[in-house]
Amino acid sequence: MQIYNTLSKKKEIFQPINPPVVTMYMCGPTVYNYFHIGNARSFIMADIVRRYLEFKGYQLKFVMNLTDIDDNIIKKSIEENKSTKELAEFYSNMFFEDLKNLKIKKADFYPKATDHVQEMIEVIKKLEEKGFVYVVDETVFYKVNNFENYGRLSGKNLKDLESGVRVEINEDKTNPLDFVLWKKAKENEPSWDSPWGKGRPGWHIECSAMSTKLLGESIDIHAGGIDLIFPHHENEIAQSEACFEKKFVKYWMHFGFLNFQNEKMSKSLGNFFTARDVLKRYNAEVIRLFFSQTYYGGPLNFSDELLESAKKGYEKILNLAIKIESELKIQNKSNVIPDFNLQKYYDDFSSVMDDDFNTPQAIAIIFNCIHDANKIIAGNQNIDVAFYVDLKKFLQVTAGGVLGLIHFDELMGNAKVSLENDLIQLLIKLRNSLKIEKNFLLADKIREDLNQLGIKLEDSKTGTTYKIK
RNA sequence: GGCGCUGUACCCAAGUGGCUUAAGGGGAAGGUCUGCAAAACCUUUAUUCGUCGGUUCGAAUCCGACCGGCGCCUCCA
Repeated sequence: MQIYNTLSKKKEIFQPINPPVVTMYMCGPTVYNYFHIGNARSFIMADIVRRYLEFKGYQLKFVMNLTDIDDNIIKKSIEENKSTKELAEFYSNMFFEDLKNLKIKKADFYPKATDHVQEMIEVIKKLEEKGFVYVVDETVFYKVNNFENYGRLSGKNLKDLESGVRVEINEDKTNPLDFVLWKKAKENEPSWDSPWGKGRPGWHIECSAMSTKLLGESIDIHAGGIDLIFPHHENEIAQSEACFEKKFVKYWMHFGFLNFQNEKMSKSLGNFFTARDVLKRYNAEVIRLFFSQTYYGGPLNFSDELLESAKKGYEKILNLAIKIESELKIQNKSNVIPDFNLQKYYDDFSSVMDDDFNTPQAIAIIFNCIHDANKIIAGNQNIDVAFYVDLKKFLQVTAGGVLGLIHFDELMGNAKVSLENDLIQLLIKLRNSLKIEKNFLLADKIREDLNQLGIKLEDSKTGTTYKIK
């Protein structure tokens, strides 16, 4: 399989360092806020990458960090009159809740920056020994000029960068591009002891320290949003490779922005919707389908119209899934076993996903399969249950397991023992008697009233099914 | 100023030299089925890929110019 590598700006054959193990690190959130739907795009696409690699048989070691100390957290903790720890814990919990609701699989580790300060200090000490740092008033800076590959990831060279006017002027820096490894504590700020005095780590150092600790000095995949390429990931490379003298990351993956009205959705612009708000209106599967219909690396616009269209697409998958479940309940045995070669869809799915996770094509293949299956269902009566068993398996593995677009175990009416289900079944029976009596007026009223409650009845030759909107 | 991305039907979007006179989803129009709906099925909806040139036997795909849109260079997924 191939992965587009930001470092080479090319698709490269994927060869993990120690197969079948694959080490993957994803830059997680700074926990001072609910994350927005644009952040969710990165988390979901990384989740799909991870799931697909597992589908391919790799043993993933997947780490996502939590930045629980930084300027934003300190600022907000003062505003809200809480400790930084309290604040970070609250938003960490919210983060996990949102991930769960987006049906994102758990990482193997979620290291927190504040639990790894000692590891970070060790890295900085090594950098100091190797002559990559200078200290000004208890603040430690990384000397960018001493790292020869600086700028390679972002395709910049030091000269171009220096001519950039927007770099913050800091009199303590010898070069404006030098960045902070260790920051001297101000009054009343949370701080840790270090060889340079009381302070706290700079932003970039945590990823270098924690990824090394949990995954080793060289890892296979490092992922994050496209805006992290510079300076964050550039600086991570500078730190790690100067410190350990090994290639830090083999494949760099970056996720494109989610735009709103053609503009990057971002916290600073304020043009964002939190993932949890969007989840109130659209379920995880719809959101995941929406994201998967576009290549992960490019931009994507966010709007209700587009989500509505994804929702319709999701319902197409859902309708077939419901049909499958109802057939599996009936367990029809017959000699009508259609000639339906699912292997072709499996092969196509793998081959497009192998090509740098081409989820839009993968989805096209799933929809082709759904269409072909529906065609067979429409054209044959009395199909043997074996057909549905195989079809379910295909959808479960591809649309479900890899893309997270359908969850059979959560389908409504799936023999769930609940009062709600029993009541709906009762109304369906009642309505069917009315239909036999040709009392369509009342039958339609039941259907319409249930529809008002968000319960949609659908009649078919094999009976009446319902789904909840 | 530097670096980079992008422009495909009514909307979203894949395809990046011949398999494509261009996937898939949504929308729209007509039809089948149905008591009626819904779902599903069938048919139709880009000889064309921002514009203009060039390379090639052959281009949406390569090259050049031009015109739009966006991003990074500052915290951000």
